[in-house]
Amino acid sequence: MEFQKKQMQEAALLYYEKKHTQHEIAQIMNLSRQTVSKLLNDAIKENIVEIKINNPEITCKDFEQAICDKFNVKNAVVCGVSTDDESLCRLMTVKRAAAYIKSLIENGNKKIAISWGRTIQAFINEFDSINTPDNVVFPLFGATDQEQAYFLSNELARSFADKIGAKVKYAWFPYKPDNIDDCKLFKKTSYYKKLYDLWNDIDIAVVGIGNSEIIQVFGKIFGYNEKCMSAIGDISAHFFDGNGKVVEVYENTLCASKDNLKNAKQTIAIACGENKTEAIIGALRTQIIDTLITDEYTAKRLLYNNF
Amino acid sequence: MEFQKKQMQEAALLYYEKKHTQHEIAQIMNLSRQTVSKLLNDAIKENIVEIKINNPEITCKDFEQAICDKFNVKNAVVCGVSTDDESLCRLMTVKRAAAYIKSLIENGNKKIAISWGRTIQAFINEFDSINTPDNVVFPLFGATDQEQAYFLSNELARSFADKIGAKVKYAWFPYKPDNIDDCKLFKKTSYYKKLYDLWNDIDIAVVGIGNSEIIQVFGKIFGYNEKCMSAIGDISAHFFDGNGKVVEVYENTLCASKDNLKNAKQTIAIACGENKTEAIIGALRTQIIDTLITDEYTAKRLLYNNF
DNA sequence: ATTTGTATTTGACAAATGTTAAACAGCATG
DNA sequence: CATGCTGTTTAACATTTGTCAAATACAAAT
Repeated sequence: MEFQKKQMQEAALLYYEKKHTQHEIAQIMNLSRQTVSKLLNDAIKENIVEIKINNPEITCKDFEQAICDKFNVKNAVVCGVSTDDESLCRLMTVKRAAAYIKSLIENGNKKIAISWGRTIQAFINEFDSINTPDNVVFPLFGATDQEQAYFLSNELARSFADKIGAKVKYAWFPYKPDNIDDCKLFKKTSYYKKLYDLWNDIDIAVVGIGNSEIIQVFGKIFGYNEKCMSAIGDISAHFFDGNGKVVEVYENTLCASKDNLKNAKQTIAIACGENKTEAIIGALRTQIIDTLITDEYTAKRLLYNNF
Repeated sequence: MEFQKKQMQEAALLYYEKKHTQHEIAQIMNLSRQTVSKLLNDAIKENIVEIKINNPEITCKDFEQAICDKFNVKNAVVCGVSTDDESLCRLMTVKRAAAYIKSLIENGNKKIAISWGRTIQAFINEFDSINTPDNVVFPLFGATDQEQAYFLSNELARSFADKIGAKVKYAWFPYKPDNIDDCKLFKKTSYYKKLYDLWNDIDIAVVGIGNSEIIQVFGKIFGYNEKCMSAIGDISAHFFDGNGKVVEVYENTLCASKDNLKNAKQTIAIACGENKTEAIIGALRTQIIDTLITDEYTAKRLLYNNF
């Protein structure tokens, strides 16, 4: 073990610093080339070699200002990207979001609410670990029967809490109980009350913005009704139409209300992508969000497409 | 420029973090593969990507103790190496020496004397830059007509001073003036006096150990005499025989005396390699050195070969 | 001494990366 | 509008690195 680490370090030194080829290193160290290759890989796994990428944070200040003005939103973070590839834009955006939110919570005693979705999942995934035992993380709604990891609110809250070394409070109740009676019973549990109290006192809510696909997903599980027709997107299971009017599609749900979100000290939405444009505009019009984090191509669409 | 950095960062992210191939990145970013390759190289040059190698310092404590005991020397640093390749041993040794000496001088107000030789040059080369404006660096002897960079004492002192962000005091006089009169004249100059004072008050002297080859080098320049016969090595131009008895081969030289070195608060020798074994043993026997930095293979030879 | 399991080397091949030269595009300048 | 300048792409090729399977070496256990 000790000896192996010595070898990894030496190989890494000769490879990365002295720019020798693996073949040369094999000769120097009297090993086969394949072993050198393995040592170099292991050196990274063992953290003997660390490859760090410095994020020059490239921000489009003019777009940020324009978004704040056009949509009457407090803050906007528009992340510069060199090309409009969707996956790359998403990656850069969630990384920027991670950096932004890290700065908000890193010496904090904050109550942090997490919604769901692929963007939020990616955001958590890209968050660099920190240790802030005084923060608390919790989901914004009860559980659903979705199998995709990015819809499991408790799991997302847990994984974010894990990243920031914080406590987590789970929502041990369903988003939508089968009937009103069950709903009332759940509301009497201490589990619900704990979350209810937290929802009424959120410091930072981190939410994604769903587009019309979400309505299909919800419809399949909880049924369709006429209100679904007008909805074009959601923020944390609160649906809205193109004008930003909130239409509560379902009743008797166990989740943070739209007022909980409005009353949160800061509600941050992370969203980007062509197919989110309309939904993001609707979401901004609801005035639930006070900070939007997106990429420059999405920003351009928000500003110059007509809806 | 700004845009290029954005590209470098993105390419680096996709390459090092997301493990995409350069070909895939080219497709994502809509560039040719060659451009991606260039971006990745530039990212390293521009310090957007930093590759750091953590030195797990592997030390052979038992050898260190044995060397202290056998040669009556205060400190020994024996650097573990996985194989006995000479160039690798030298590299690891000078790196360890750099780390050791860094810790001695980094918040210091120290007068640091530097000798010459390939080992010292490599040591300086591997030293990670720091900024310690209160340190002073100076050579241990006047200039010679050698053309090799590693024999230019002033240049070595300058480059080390540069690495540590310290002041440098040059020796603007020859190691061995052509005749006694010149020698006396040089001794009267303020340049000499400045160095003379420094030599009498050295905090840390960093020296190499020369083997018999050095006697040839000196002989060719300054002539041979019967004293050369007994010399088997040198410390900073002070020759010694196999028993560690100092034999001053040349007179009227302008350099720190052996007593200057003995009176230094700490005299550190860096030396390793098969062909240095005998010289190192002689050097230790002179009792001029109080710290020896070497590798485990050399240490083994010092301890178990008979001379 | 034999067996067994693990790790390394060898050799062959596939994939990725580096390198070069020629062709081409974009752009400022005269 | 032509002219050079700069940087990129294309295409071909060399080098380096990754990967796999079989052979070998070696150590621990029986």
